[in-house]
Amino acid sequence: MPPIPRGPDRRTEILETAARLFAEQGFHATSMRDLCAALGMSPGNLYHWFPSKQAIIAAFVEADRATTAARLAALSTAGDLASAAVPQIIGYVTTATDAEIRLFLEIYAAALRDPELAPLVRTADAEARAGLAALLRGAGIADPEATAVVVIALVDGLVSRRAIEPGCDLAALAGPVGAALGA
Amino acid sequence: MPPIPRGPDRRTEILETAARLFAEQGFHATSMRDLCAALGMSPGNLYHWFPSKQAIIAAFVEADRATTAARLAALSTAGDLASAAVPQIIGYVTTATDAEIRLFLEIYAAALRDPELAPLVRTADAEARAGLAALLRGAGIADPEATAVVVIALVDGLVSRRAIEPGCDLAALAGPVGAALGA
DNA sequence: CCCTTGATAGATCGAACGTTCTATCTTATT
DNA sequence: AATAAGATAGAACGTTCGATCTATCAAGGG
Repeated sequence: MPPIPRGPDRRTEILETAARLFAEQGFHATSMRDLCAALGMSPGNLYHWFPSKQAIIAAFVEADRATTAARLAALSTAGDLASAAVPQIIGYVTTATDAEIRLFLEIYAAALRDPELAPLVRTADAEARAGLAALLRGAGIADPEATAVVVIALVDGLVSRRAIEPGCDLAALAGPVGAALGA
Repeated sequence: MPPIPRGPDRRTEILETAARLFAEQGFHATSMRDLCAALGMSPGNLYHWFPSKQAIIAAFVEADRATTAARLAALSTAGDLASAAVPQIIGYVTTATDAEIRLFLEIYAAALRDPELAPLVRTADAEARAGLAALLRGAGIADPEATAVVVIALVDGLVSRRAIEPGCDLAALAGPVGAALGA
């Protein structure tokens, strides 16, 4: 019988190191050799755990999908949606590290170009949009689908803002963001 | 004496072809050889006109800066800012072709990674933000700087939306976008 | 005590990359 | 016609990439 897989899964370890390197240097600028070096691992071994570089990104997209679903779930248990949403949004775009922000952009730029990855991203996005729209409909907001798109656009735009201007103070935006969300 | 440069500048021709290829296939996926082939030009000649691939992107960033400045100028001559801004924004993100949208994202993702290009992008962004904030202040809007950031974030987010969901109908968002902008 | 099987190593592959080099061609001026 | 200089060509360079291949190592089960 095969040996029981050890504690901290090797795949998880690879994913975490890859996330760090991709965020620091960018996806294209990080070679599989760089990743091997950072892991103290041979290329043969790395390819034993992930069949391709693409597969590593796919794992990230899936992880992000799960995170977004959790965030929406947290929002759905909140009492007043509009007042809960603004801190949630600001909190999200503020708490994430610069490296995470860059990783997010890197991944989506790379994934949208890739014919195999793009469907994953689009599915995750459609899921998030539908989830948010359901929430908005429950809160009695008119045209929940369109509003969901605008809210998501605003969040994506704020993430881009962090990328363009890493030091910016997004907490100061709570006022206008709240106004934009009709809170 | 050097020969007079011919009609449609060779640099412009290169830039236009590069824009098309970068938008279609992505910046990283478009090699200088691809660009040469599309232009019917040798590598030696291409490098005669642009010293590097990076220099081609720099030219795009500069062009985008000029376009944004023109857009802001158009907005400043409009009567009521809030009512003029929504069609302008929707018009922008709707009129641009999918290829242009992708090119926009490609360029900024690539430029923000590049230590020589990033300052160009940040300067262009700061200029746009300042210009918009001045407009908003003139319109008597409270906290014009923060509002400018939110508006720009919304525009960037809508552009991202087009990239994620190419067929989406952004015109249908005029309502929520107007609401977000307090119009 | 082999024997199977997963984990690991490291050399290596072929392709593609951005760029450079040298040579030739074209054209305007003299 | 001679010249000078920009425009163009095309081969070649050195590097790096993602991926593969073969071989060895470690550990349980029989």
